Amino acid sequence: MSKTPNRSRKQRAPLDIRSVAARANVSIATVSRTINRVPTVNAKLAKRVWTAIHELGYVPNTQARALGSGRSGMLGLVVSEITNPFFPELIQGFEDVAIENGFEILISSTNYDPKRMEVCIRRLLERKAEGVAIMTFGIEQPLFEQLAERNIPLVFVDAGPDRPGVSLLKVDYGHGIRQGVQHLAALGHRKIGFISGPMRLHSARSRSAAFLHALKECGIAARPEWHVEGDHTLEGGIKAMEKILECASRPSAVMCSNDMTAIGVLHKAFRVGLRVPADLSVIGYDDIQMAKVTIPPLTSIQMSRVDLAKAAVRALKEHIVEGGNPQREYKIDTHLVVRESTAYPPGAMSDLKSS
Amino acid sequence: MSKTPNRSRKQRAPLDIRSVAARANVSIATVSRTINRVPTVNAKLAKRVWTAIHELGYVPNTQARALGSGRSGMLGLVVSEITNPFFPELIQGFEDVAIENGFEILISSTNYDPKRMEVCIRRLLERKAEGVAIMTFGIEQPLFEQLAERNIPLVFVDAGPDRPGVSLLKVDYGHGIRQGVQHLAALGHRKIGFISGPMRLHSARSRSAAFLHALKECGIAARPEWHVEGDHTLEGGIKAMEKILECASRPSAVMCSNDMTAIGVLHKAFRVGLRVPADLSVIGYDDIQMAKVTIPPLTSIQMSRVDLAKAAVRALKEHIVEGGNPQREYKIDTHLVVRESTAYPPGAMSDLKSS
DNA sequence: ATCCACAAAGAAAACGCTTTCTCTTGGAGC
DNA sequence: GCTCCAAGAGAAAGCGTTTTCTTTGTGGAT
Repeated sequence: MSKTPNRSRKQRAPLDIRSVAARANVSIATVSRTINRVPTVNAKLAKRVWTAIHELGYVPNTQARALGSGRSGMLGLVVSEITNPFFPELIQGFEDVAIENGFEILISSTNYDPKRMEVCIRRLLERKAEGVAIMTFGIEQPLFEQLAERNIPLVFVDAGPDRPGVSLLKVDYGHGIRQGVQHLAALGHRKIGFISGPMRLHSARSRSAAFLHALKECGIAARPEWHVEGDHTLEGGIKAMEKILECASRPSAVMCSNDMTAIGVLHKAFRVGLRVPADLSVIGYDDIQMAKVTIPPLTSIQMSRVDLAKAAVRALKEHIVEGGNPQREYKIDTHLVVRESTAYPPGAMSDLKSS
Repeated sequence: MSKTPNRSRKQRAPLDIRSVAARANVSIATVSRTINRVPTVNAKLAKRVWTAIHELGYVPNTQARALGSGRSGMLGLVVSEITNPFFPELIQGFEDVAIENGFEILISSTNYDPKRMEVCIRRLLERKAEGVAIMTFGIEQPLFEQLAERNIPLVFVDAGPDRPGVSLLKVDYGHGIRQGVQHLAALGHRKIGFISGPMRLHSARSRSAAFLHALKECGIAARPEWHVEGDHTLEGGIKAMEKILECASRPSAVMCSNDMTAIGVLHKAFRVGLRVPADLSVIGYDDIQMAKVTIPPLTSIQMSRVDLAKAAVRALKEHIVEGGNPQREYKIDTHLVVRESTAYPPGAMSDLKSS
């Protein structure tokens, strides 16, 4: 090992704002103002600056910009699991909306792992995110106290710490789920199972509760052995379905807390030779893209990723630019999308089935 | 609108390295050295510094760090489409490996859109990414010249500009695809269709060529009308399958350039009442998680996301830390994973089918 | 005991911008 | 023709680090 420092400053021409200034024969202040479209710069000078910028191929340094201005221009987005298709769809929407509003995004996937989550939060802090959307659907909020304490605008889904500057995206699980249960009830189902998400997730508890509530509304008795906990993954769906199949008396329909679970259920049903929807009706939740092409196409409850993304960015932006700590709530609604994984229960008037 | 500037510096205590220094009664240089684990700091002082850091809840500012050190510590990852499950899986792997190696990642999804791609590149430039992995599988390379010109270490899949500092991940499409074709041939298929990806993608062309080559090796004639171009999406798979179904004579097996396409094919087959694998065998490519649970589970050619991610980060890191411009190549291999979407062609010895 | 080399800590100079402050101009008003 | 003011451009002071350069102190060799 030589003593040479392994870092070589100025490996090439500096290509900074100074070189642009020199070439355009103006001060660096003018270059900065031009780039930031400050209206007071003379049009002629501005043109000269832009020319210089293009000729030199100059690109401003974001880090320096952030440092100088005190604004990072970044919004954090924390999701639970990037490999669950729901989230990439959400990320895409969030990114689009964020960019429209002049922000860039910083994605963090927690994988339901508290350790990873800590790393994520640290990263958001270190990078000075101006606002953070926590779309993990209810994972341990206390971890996010650090962000709240530092007065970073936050948006949670469903529930979050009750603090100024923390807004909420209230998802109306009730509506979609009621529609789902009513749909099943209308078809004649009285034996309806439910596979929840991990019960430590707020959203999973909400969905579960909404299901029970809807069941009662329809005058259908809940059967605890048909109400099993999943984990929002394919494998979780399969395992949960196995549990349900072990019951002496089986439900004629199963509602799932998300589509991945439902796809697992579809798979397990296929494995044991149960035909969907003839022998078993299945309803998913989220309405991911894949739901359109499962076999059979999945009846699912849609929660719009775009709405979620729009509301989140909007909430954050309001906090950031308007200042103040609104602590608002935004409603996100959900509704049933009927496809082909639901039908009359076995035996009941199956000959009436049309189309 | 008041004349008050909408930016308020120092809204709280500064909580910078200076306050830590003051509290620990050392200079800021010592704090910096402590944080960066420079071995020359006295253990006693270091402890004092750490205490101060924790008591204050100090978090260093990444932007300032990057500016001061000239190292951003960020690796760019450009993917084509975040909503295609292959990519989130890849991202996850890449992130894990990158973090292990002390880097953070900056994700950009291009959506096959040149305009977006330009934005992505600009962002990477502005944020001073120290290296970029371009995992778009062959989209227009010229766009990345900007990065290459600035001497940023680059990794491409399959093919990239022939320049110092640009490494390649050579995927051995041939092997997996040959296995796939041989598998079909062994089952007795002689009529094999192929749905490619968008032909402007290098990887799509390679897979297509590899398929044709393997066909020839097996002494099977290629039928142009069974060789149709898809776009690596679900809908693309459905449409491509429709085209194939229009053919007067239909293939008994279809190989797809990726799993999403294959899932589309499965769906279309279901729609028209073709049973897979009894009436039609289907092979996918990528072996995404979902392949395990399609109905039937999809025989697919696996290309390891983890291998890809590891090789990419390794290549980048070698460029960055070792300096020099290696221009290396890394082999990524692929192999067939047999599941249940492939079987004897219809009519041929179907009674021999075991298990 | 004196000097020197060396280790460890502090002072200060970057890093590449933004933004405040200051200065120069040119024109309106008298 | 002179003053005053506003507009536009430049100078310079940060922003929060890292890293070089200095300084200070310590132990060993002479």
